Amino acid sequence: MVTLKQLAKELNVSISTVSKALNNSTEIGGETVKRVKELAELYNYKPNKVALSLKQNKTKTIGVIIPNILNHFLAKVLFGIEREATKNGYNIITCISNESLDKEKEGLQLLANGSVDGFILSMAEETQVNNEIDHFKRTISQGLPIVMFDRVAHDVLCDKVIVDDFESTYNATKVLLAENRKKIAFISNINDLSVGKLRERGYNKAILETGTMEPLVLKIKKKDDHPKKIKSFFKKHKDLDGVIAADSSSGIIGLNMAVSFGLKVPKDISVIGFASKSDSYHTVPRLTTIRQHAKTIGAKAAEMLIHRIQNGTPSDKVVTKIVKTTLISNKSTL
Amino acid sequence: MVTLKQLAKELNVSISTVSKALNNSTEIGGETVKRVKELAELYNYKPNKVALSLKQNKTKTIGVIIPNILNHFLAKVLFGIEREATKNGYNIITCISNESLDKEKEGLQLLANGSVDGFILSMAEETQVNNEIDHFKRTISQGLPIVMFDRVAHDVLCDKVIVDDFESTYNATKVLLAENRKKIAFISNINDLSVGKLRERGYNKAILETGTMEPLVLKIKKKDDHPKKIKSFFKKHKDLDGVIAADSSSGIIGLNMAVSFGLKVPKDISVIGFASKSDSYHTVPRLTTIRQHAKTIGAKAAEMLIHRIQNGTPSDKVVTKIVKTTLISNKSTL
DNA sequence: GAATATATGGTGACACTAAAACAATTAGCT
DNA sequence: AGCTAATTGTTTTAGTGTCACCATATATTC
Repeated sequence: MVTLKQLAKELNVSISTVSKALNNSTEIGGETVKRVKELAELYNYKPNKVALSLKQNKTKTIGVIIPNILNHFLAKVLFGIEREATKNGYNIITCISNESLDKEKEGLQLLANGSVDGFILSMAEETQVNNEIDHFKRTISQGLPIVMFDRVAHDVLCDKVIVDDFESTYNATKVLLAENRKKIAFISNINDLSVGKLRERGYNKAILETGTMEPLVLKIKKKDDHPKKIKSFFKKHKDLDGVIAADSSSGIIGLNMAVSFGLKVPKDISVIGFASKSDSYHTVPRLTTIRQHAKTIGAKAAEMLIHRIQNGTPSDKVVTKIVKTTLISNKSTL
Repeated sequence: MVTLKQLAKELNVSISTVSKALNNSTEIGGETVKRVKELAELYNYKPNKVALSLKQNKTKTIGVIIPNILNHFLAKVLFGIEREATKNGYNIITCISNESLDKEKEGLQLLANGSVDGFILSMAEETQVNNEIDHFKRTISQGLPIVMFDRVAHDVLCDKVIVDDFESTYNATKVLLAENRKKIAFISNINDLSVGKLRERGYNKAILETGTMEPLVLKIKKKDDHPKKIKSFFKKHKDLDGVIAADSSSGIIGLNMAVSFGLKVPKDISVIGFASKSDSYHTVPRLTTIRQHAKTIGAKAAEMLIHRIQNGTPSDKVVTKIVKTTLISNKSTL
């Protein structure tokens, strides 16, 4: 790692001459610029990022706090964030809260010391359950902007990117009703999350609007044996002819379980689930899915944060962007 | 963000007094220490990370370059890296190469300017296909250590963490042979990768050792319609009674496809695939899997890198750690 | 009164750049 | 020609936040 100082010494000029020459300042003579650039090239000089950050008081780095990177949706959002960030010359530092409030706080604390220019995050489950939001407010009041996505706290004044959770399940349920399905269940593995609750409500509304049907909901807890729960649910409700799944695993397992029970999909039963394209390949026939456009969400969040960082938008002027889901009809619905 | 200077001004003492007081130096009087600490607490003072990095010439940050974050295995390794890094007070900056050589180079370049103390990476597919390794060598010679995992370049002198790819498929194939399977296929979606080739060789060896059987390999390309390819493969080989899958998607799709063809698993056909626990839930019956212990791989890689950073191990003294796979027998084998 | 604690302050260095200062050359004008 | 004014090329200075190192000042002890 060569520094300006070393170059300057070797060239017998001052440090700032080297600096200016490399920054194409017109103040420096053509001959000198050439000499400097040649030597810099030779030594593969790169301005030290840390020194620049210190001087300019910005790091060109975004802190991302994600509850769980093994969740395909969240990973995809991260992908979107990374891409947009890179496009704008930003790096991302990732903390994984692992759904824990303490780890989330810790990550926030640890990076709010000059390491990053702002945060993009989705709340940990524990944070949502306890409805703890002080640490977010504190960070914002320290001057570090936050953009929340998907699992957001409405009481925190910051930019947000969310999904039309309520409408998406409402509409999906309507689709199954239009297929003349008579017993439609809602299966969820994410009922402690804000988004999970919204999705359930969308389903409920559509069901109750029929005036004749009753909601039928299976809530699966994290520690449950997922396939086992779904299996016994199917056994209990043999006349099930429709499933709305709030998460990709419930959708995939649900569909595969139906097939293994000898049901014909979509003749005997239709299944719709939140899932990505690659997830939809994991069932035969392919799962009809509600796509959340995770990459778009990530890109949008990054875009909003970077915009705020660079424009110094006042912290009380916040925006909430809704990225609409799309229903992709595959082979698990009529 | 309060600085030492601001605290010093408010307390009417010098900057170094504040610094020392906060660092519990014995040189400073008890009363002063108390006053300083109280004010620091009040303002939630945190030493500026950037300034510290500059001074100490180390960032306590690891650069991670990952080909694809949507790959469950790679995401899990990242999880392991993050956890181990955090445990040791390191942050991680993530770059996603998206299997592209150029992006990999770019990420390496972009962070090799003082942003990180070292790298953990898995090679992009394009990098492996073109066998380009100069950029790694250059980074190492710049004094930044690299630890490679999974997809490694044996010609680069650096620490490595790999899996016993060859043995794992060899052994898995042996398991199916022991079940007296007569027509065992190998399905792979990763044949351009070093690990994919090793896995195929392990299978080949076991098959050829029978003296009677011939290898039967289905190679799927990235752009192919994955389920379609597998479907026509099954149609062509109706007498298939065993499958070894080199990647999780091939395993899951393969098993589900067999079920949809009316085959009884594992009575008529056995399937073994590289997959994680959560992946194995995506089939009915549950997929017998080769587990790669991704988190362990990540943790080990981080541990090795941090050790090297902190101990300044000479760059020609490198270690390769093999994390052995485990065969988890579920319901898709006898 | 000298030696020794005890407490605090000042300086420099990390790598970098913006701004100001300073030479040295050139141009313009009487 | 001889002066100032402008231009050009370069260096100096300052400042980003932090801490190790060395210096200084005061109080205490014998």
